[in-house]
Amino acid sequence: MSEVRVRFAPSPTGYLHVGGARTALFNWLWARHIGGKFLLRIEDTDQQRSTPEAVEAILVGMKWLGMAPDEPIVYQMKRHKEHVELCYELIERGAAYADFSDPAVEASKREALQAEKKQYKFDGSAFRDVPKVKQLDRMVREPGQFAIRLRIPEGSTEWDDVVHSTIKVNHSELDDFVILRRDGTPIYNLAVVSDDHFQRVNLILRGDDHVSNTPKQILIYQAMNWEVPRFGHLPMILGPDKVKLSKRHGATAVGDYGDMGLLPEAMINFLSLLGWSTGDDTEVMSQQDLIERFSLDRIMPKAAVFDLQKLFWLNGQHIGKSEPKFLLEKCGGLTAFIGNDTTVTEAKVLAGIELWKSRVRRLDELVAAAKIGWEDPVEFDAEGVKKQLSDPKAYERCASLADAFEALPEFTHDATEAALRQLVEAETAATGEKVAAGKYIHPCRLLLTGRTVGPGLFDVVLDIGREAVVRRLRKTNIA
RNA sequence: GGCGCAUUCGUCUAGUGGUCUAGGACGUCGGCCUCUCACGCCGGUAACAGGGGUUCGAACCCCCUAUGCGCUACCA
Repeated sequence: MSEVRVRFAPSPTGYLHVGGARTALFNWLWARHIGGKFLLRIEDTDQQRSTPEAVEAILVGMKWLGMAPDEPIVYQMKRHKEHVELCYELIERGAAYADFSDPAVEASKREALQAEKKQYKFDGSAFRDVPKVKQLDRMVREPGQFAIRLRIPEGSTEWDDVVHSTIKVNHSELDDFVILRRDGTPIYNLAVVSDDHFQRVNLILRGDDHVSNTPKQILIYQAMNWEVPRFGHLPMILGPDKVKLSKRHGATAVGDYGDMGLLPEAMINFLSLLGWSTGDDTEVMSQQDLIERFSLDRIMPKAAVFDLQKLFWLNGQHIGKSEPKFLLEKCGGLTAFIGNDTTVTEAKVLAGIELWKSRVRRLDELVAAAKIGWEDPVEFDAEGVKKQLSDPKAYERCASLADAFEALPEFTHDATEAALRQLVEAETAATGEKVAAGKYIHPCRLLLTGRTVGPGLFDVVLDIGREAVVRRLRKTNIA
């Protein structure tokens, strides 16, 4: 079997959305898995809606996800000439014909029929069987007065869909559809076939919405005697309300998820699980795992709902498993953490990341948390303040803790903990009442971090360092 | 309307005639761990769209119905 060549062919009318990204991903994963080629084609023939900005947005989105095409990008618009030539070749072969009927008349016929819920089919009997030379002759005499239509033969077309099973369509359901408009521009179904053949694509994985285009395209391949590629139609991605995912569901551009603190690794992992599974219980997978395990025969034909909760859970899993250095980079590098403060070392930042990475689900949370290591908190959890610091004694305890820490010969995890426990015992002895360690620990954490939750206190203490710890603990009023 | 596609816990899914009193994951609930939270661990909750067949036996095969979606353009 020859090399597998797959492609992603978005039309640049907006950013790279989640559905498109999933389609691209499945193509890319398969190419990587099987050792084939992943191609990219920009279908920019719709001049009204296509923009260079959108092309850029798609490229940026794909780069973020880590998918790069293996060959130069093909821009469909640049192949306009070939598309037109293909239409004429089709006439040459008797597989297409020139239609001189009035499009306005046809349109009104169609609308009338549709109004009564009846099926409209173009009747090409007046042009279908005109001898080729006569057609060509009239085309020359009446330029701009005709469209070219594909002649649909009798019978039916079927293909063995990679995702579904065999799909069969009777040609009686099909029109002699237009492949070249009166204005000389080719129609989508024609351009796609021309380009896919040009790029030697032999497996087309695309959205479900193209199922009904497939027989038309196969007919063109066959008319040209070209090898028909394999097709696989991926199900849609839905919003929580089970309607096709769209802008009103919130973020649908992959870039939005980067802004939301998502690791591209997590996004890829999550997208891969929408309509595909390993078959065992493996869910958290690296890019490399996915490439190794991806398979066509395990793609599901059923539409899947995009579940943000699971996406963020997966993100947390990936963050927790990642090396601090990797996370540092993914968060936007050192400046994302320290800004212009050059007194903070990279080692310090990495330590902060290590300390917090298992308890965040988003990168922006990680950045904010790690900063606690070198920035005094300015905001304090309101609930926590109410609970832990309403008792004036809490401040006293923290101050005595500061004194004790300051006096410590060695500022270590165990030494600081011992010092705290000692104070607890001392207070217990002095008052005759059992004092819980939490009476020290909780206010202390709050003063140090501004938060009520976080890593073990003495790990935090060590991360912040003696000088800052003492300073923060001596705050007497944070309200 | 026609044609096509789909239908297992709230969600993602495993399941290809007996191993299914239907498994896993997210969520949720309870518990353990613990200075808190997270991680981790243990446990609970919750599904084969409906109806007919075929078969000794059906989530799995066939038919019908329902529901949802897509297409039905000289859009892509």
